[in-house]
Amino acid sequence: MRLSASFFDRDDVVQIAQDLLGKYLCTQLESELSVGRIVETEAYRAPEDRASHAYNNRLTPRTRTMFGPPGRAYIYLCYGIHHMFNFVTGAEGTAHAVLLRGIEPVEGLEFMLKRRNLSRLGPKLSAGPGVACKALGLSTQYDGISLLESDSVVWVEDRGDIVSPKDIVQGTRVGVAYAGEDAFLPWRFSIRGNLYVSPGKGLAR
DNA sequence: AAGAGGATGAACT
DNA sequence: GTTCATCCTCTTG
Repeated sequence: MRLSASFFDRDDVVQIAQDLLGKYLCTQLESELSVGRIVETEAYRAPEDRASHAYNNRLTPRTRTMFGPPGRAYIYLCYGIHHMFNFVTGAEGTAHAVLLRGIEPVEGLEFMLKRRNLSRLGPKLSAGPGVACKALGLSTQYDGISLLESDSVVWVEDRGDIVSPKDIVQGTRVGVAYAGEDAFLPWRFSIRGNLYVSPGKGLAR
């Protein structure tokens, strides 16, 4: 079943990042259904989190989506090349978000492989925020799209997977060295041992 | 108006 | 391990 507003409309974005593990992110774009099991996430908590684009409630054209209602996609361009997908969470006005960092391909493998220009399955397909986004066909053109409507072309499903806390690896977020002390917050989560967890290393103390 | 830098990934050596 | 592609966003002036 599809996740509804109540799942995203919670203040504890760090908990939501964990709860998203084992859920299924689905896209139906140009009649091509693609489904990936979420295996890696990171939480970004505005306004206090210096790693967040919305640190100190910085409201700009780019970050606007994060201040909107929960259950939408915040998608931005990174390094001029890579599109990054986030789940907007928390009440409208709070700019919390969860970054998607890795999916295990489940359905529509042929579409994902085609989008990535690959012929075989493996981590290169969708382990990493940029490549996971690309595999699912997502880009900044979908920034702000709702995941909650019955006719949404991007949505999240709970297929009954139970991810035990002991199977969740917790670590520091990747690529946020600019965030000072907040770079050490243990807000990266992944499913232990999964092939589609990105190799990126967070900072160690 | 200009410049710096980024929630990365791929292709190198 | 290193380099660099590539462009948008934000800050500063």
